[in-house]
Amino acid sequence: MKKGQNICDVESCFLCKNSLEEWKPAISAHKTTYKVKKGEVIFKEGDPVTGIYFVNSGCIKVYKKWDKDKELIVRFAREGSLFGHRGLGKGGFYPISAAALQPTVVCYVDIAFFEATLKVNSGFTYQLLMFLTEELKQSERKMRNLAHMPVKGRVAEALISLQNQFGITPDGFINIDLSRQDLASYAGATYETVFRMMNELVNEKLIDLSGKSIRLLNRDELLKLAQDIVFL
Amino acid sequence: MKKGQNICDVESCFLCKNSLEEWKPAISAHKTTYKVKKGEVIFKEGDPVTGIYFVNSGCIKVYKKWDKDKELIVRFAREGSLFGHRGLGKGGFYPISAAALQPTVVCYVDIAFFEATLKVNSGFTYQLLMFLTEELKQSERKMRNLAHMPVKGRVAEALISLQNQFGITPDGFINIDLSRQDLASYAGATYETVFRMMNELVNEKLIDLSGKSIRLLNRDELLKLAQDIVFL
DNA sequence: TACAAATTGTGACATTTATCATGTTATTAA
DNA sequence: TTAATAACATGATAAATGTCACAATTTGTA
Repeated sequence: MKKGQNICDVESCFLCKNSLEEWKPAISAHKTTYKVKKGEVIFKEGDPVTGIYFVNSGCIKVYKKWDKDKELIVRFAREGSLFGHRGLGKGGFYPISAAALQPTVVCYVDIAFFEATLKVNSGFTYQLLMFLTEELKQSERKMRNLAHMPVKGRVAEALISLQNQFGITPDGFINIDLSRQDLASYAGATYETVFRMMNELVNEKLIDLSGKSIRLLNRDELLKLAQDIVFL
Repeated sequence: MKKGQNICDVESCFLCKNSLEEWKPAISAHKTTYKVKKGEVIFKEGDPVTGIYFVNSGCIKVYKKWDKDKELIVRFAREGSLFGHRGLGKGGFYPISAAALQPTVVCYVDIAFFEATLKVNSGFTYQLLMFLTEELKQSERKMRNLAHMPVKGRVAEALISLQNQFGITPDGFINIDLSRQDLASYAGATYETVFRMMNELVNEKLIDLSGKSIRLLNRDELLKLAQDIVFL
């Protein structure tokens, strides 16, 4: 989607910039880069933690399962994003699953080396700390929304959040190819309910659909639905 | 409730042990200790971040508001726990509120000093990172539960979680004095619904009530309701 | 290409959960 | 102590959301 060059690798990842300069050679020696197909699961909840991943190109979803055919998408990781870091700390098992939404190239650093890096490179640790703080804020915001905000508002927020994360194509559609089921899992509701809410949003001229592509027509009204002005 | 002595202060806080030894004098010079009354709000969502807090004695709830008379309790902080650290990072505003559930003594370290400490003391930063990772895991677990688990299961899980956090009195009741409204806010449902679920649990002999005290009679069955064996 | 499988669209219906109303019982403050 | 206020209890009802069933369409693949 971008200009065909790797704008992100572990070494150039936004998180690591400035912090891993002197670490580059060591990282390169410890990383493994490989491709995953669309739909392929990289690791599952309960799998023993083996390493931390970076998205080189493509996109993956981080999710938690419920009941075999229900899930909640916790976040997406795009080019330049870290994932699998929830495997840090106690337990030794990933608490979430990760699967590719597109053909994706990931790069992998084994956990022992990653933790060793953290212990030594305090600038990096500090940046990771800030990153986790932001994730925690997002997560708790979403928690409250799941508890109290109606599905329509959650769909509105999910759409805005997707646009913020993935941007838009030249003709104004959100620049990600997501199944309706995944959209529902991201909003934390069933496919059918989300489908109805999308219809309502279309009737209210807040969004516009073309195939599975979605275009936001009235961001302000959508934000009002999400009842929160200060956000992302 | 404990034996009348301060078993935790910033200097002896579980988080800081081993990491802040050499930092003690500086911390002492920068901390302020004060009392808050039951029900008193320490800071609110949207307040500018001024510092990080530790619970010296007592208990506080960390929550997010919705709609003036609804809220979701995100976590509790007891003796020895840190709170207000969601104020770290971008924004400069607390994303959550904190209020005392009991007469509580908190101790406060201003944010600039705290951040300076983080930048210098990498052992402490590392431990805080691990702490945040655990919080994130908890948070995402709860997120999924709010999205998919029925209220009854959430109540069951909330009760088990409370018992794990606060322990039991000699006669077996969960050692915290929480209003039913707060319990509902913790489970992420309305007072009335939680009330009904509690009645069901009583009828099923899974719990036992005495005033506002709650005793778990069948932890295993409650865990089954929460449909997750691997947990806290 | 052609078939199977997955995804999407849509209505009818069931269930869960929230809302409202109202009475009762504690707690707090004067 | 008493009045006032907040917390608790509980049923009736409404609204939101999920479940089920099934057709249409798209996608992946043999």
